[in-house]
Amino acid sequence: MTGSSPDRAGRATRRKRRPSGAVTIKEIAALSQVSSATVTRALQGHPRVRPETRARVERAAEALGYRPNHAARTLATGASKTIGLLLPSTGDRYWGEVVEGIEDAADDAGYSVLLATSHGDAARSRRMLDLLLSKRVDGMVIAARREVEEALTHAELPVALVRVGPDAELDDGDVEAVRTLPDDRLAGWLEGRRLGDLAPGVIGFDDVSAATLAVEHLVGLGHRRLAFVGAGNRRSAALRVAGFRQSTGRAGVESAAVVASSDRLADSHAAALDLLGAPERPTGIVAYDDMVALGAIRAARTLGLRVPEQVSVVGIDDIDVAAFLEPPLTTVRQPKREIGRLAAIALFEALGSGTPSPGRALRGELIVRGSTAPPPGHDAADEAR
Amino acid sequence: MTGSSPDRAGRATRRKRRPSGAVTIKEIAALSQVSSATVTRALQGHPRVRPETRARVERAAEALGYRPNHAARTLATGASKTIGLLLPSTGDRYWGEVVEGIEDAADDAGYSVLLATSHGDAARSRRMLDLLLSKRVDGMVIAARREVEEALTHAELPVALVRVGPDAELDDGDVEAVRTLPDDRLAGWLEGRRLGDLAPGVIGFDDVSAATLAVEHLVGLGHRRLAFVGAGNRRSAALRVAGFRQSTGRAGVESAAVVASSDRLADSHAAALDLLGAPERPTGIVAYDDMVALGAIRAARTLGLRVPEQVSVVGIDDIDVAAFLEPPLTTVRQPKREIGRLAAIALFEALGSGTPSPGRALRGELIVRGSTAPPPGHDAADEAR
DNA sequence: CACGTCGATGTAAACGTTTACATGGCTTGC
DNA sequence: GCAAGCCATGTAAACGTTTACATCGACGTG
Repeated sequence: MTGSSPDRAGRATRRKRRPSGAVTIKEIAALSQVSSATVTRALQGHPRVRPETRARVERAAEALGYRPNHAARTLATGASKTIGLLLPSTGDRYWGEVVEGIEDAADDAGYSVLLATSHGDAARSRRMLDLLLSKRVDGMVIAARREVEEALTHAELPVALVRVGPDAELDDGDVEAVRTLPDDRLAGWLEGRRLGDLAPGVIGFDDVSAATLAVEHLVGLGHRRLAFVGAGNRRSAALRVAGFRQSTGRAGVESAAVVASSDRLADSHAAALDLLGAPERPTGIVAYDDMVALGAIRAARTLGLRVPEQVSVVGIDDIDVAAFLEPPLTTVRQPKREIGRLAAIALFEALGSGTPSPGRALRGELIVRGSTAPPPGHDAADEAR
Repeated sequence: MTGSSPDRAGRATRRKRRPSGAVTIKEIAALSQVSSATVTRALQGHPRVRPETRARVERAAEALGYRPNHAARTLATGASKTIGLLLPSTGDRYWGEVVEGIEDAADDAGYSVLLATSHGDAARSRRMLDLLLSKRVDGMVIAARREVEEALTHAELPVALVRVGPDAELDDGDVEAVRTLPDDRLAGWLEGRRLGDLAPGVIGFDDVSAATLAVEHLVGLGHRRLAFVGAGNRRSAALRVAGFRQSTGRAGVESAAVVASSDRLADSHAAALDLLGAPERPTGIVAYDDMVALGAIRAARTLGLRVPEQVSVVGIDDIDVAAFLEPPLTTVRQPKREIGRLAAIALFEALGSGTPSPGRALRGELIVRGSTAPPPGHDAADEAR
């Protein structure tokens, strides 16, 4: 205040632009007596910078508390180091873990994750896609065929497709067709499906082998009459039914009923009631997933049948409480976190090389707990031969 | 090729910069015969643009498939329209739903969500914080005291703090202290804690009233001997214990045992075994959360006690399978999605007004299912008086 | 010793927006 | 009929980086 002329003061307030307040490379440049270009080079680890200069710049950056402005960098380089995630939801037990896997892999690769959920709504899904593209994500991991195709055609953006659990696809399943397909055409149908699942950039769960694992476990215990209780008309359901039919056929199991139901517990409960109330009831049930398995167990109880002594039940998924249920649930674990990781890794490979990496269907792992046992009247010695 | 001179060809290839390939406002400007400034104004809905001009611009933008470059906008305006989310994890059943609530609210407000998980690791947490700041998020929703304080002191950034379930705070609980606190000092302790929970920008679950709801439900059914089975030395556990003690005291319930345990199922199972094996066993148990409740139910079964006929159990949380357990679990629901929504809304209010909005502790909702009933030998008529 | 080379650094343009200020043309009030 | 003012639009700077190209000195070679 003391000696400043009115003119000076007037000019000083005539700031052109709102200042962001953050430290920029110019300030580092000034403090360390180099140009801003050298600051960039020093901080980026460019080889042709004198070690002594680099040290000086780094010290200045540290002292000023410099934090690079990522928006500016994105603008200059064209790469945002951010990937988009477009999923039906993030809150349920399926996607949450997948998200974690993706986020982990992204972090390892130096990328951030921008989140968007579609809630299964096509319009919202398109809006979110636009938003992510607008934010200039370098690539995307998404989870629904429609959206993929749009992303791939409208934008030239690397994409990985992740396919897990019941939400993966809402309506392109074909459960009824698979249920009634003649045995001799089953293998062909499966072959065609598998190829689709292994398209480049598609990482998913191997639904077919999951059902197979469940069947083989029950057959190994001595069961000879099995049934599958399904849920919804989803692609994953169709594949599990196909796996069930194929493996029961291979094992020569007497009769293999397949009961479709919606994914509501009440519905699967009712379906299982029908199934278990029949005179020639199955001794083993493969459920579409753990929730359906819960419905089946409850149905058995309703009918006064004990699990696993009279009826064995295998789920698919391994939800977090599976081990704590009564009885603890035997199930085929979906490696959700791993699927997320691999999807992200596939994306980063595509980002690096420009060509999408091959798809993979990850096999589940059978986890034997307390809901399965040899069928009633089965002598363990029979099994040994 | 036909008529171009070598010079021309040479010059043509001398592109200065990698082209991003995307449509920019300049191209729209050219097509619609206006300047780029007018394009911006037209697209932003600026009032002083002739409707006819606006229409022309919009048509051009549409025709070219324009998608604004968000990085450039962020650089120019200083606002990224993105918020950061820093949570311990996103995959478990607690945080997943909270994330959904946050994402919903963010979408409504026109913001995107950048995801980061700390896995409870302080170093990673700091790194993620730096990353989010570097990406110039406009604000953050975070979930752990340490990180908040850092964010608030180092950066001048609006922050909302969300506090839910067991992961909210790892180690600043004080269960043992609350367990042994003299009755007359309980109210004072609670008062102090509550104030902290209601600090500006803090949205959380009302642990105290959740325990109270559970106790009142059991007392209402006629129970006179209650116990609390806790898990871990967490802040939330301490608060629930305090709520339990306060409400049992108020109801004049005979003896109110409090058993602490870790959060592992085996541990809570063991603790409940001790409790229920004693001669003067409680007839009603309030569990720290639904998983602990599961452990308690299993313990009762182990001892040959039937739930709810001989022992009632109330959980807290309402996990997704709670309704499908055997018996269906009576519990106090945590409004996780709502907590997420409100946290995000609090953040946006702070972003708008500059002052953080007041904190809130959301009350849970008692959901009565099958794991609670009047105590053995209790006549329903007794209750009526 | 002159010349080409290479290594370290500086200069300035470019990325795609937004926005303060400038500039005309048209209305309006006298 | 003319000045004042407003309205629609244009001009150009600014946001904070990166990077192609220029520069400048030191060094080795013939």
